Amino acid sequence: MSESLIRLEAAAPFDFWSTLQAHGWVDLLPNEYHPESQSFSRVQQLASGKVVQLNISAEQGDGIIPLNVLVAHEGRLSVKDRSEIENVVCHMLRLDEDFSEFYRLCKKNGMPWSQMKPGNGRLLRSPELFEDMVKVICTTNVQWGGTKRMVRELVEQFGEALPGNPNLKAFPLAQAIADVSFEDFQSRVRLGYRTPYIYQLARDFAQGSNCYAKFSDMQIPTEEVRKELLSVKGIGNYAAASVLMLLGRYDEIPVDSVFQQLMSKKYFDGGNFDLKEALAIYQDWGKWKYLAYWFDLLTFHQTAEDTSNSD
DNA sequence: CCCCTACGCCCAACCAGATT
DNA sequence: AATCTGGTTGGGCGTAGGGG
Repeated sequence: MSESLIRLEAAAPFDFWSTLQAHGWVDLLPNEYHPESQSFSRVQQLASGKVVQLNISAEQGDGIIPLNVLVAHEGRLSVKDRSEIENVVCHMLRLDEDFSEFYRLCKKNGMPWSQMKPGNGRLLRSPELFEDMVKVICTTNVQWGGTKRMVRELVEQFGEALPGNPNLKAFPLAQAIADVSFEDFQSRVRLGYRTPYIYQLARDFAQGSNCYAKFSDMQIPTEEVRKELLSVKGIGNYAAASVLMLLGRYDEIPVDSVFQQLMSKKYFDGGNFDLKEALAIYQDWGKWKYLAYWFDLLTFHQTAEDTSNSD
């Protein structure tokens, strides 16, 4: 194994650490979270088939924030490999996304959003839509521990291993799942009722029918993408909103148990509430509803922690 | 179109009985 | 009495699909 360093730059405002911590994705394999070194790593299978390990960290900076991507690999990295890795990191960390309009709204809307640090707002995502869709389906009808287990089993069973380290694997290619029979897939990964959904999704992606490729085209209206997502078995309102967020479309709020709890505790005095009333709270945020809700949630938990610590 | 309910799955908690 | 094993129950969770 040899190591290569790839340097990238993130334009301010950018906050590496908050991008990783803002939601649970960093805890799902093949992502690995290293709080002690303020970095995260990930085994990644490149288009060439080569499996590498990326170790990503950020330096301090006022304007441009330098990012270091330490790549562990076999043989040599081609120019193509290097540029693919740059794209992967750029996509995961959303380096190309522009949040300035969201920041302006935050300043205007008072607490708690006005206290948001510059660079907040990015939520880690996967290099490929397939991985994000599978992971979102694995968050439905289950608690977080179950999600982690299902993703771990998928990676262990169908991911390509890093050369010389059979324990470190990449996220499965859709093709790797589509290559086995349904019965085989079902027996190797315990996904419950999700088994046929994820199997079908893998086959669709493997076929490259490209009905999903257009989702990243921001010219296409979000509502259209949403309808397409809802037609996928296993994806309902909550999952569609989550996938849309991962696609960089923040129009929809994922109504799940986390949302219900926040609404009840923060806005409805701990009691029951009407869903429409709750959603109306974020109505003014337009295409930034998801982020407005999400940072409402994060700051609510933070202040709850602070008050319990000071007791 | 929206609302409602049943569903399917896993896991934690609980319990009974058996074994040290 | 303490620990282990196997079995059962209840809670948690969005989705699918049917009905209004």
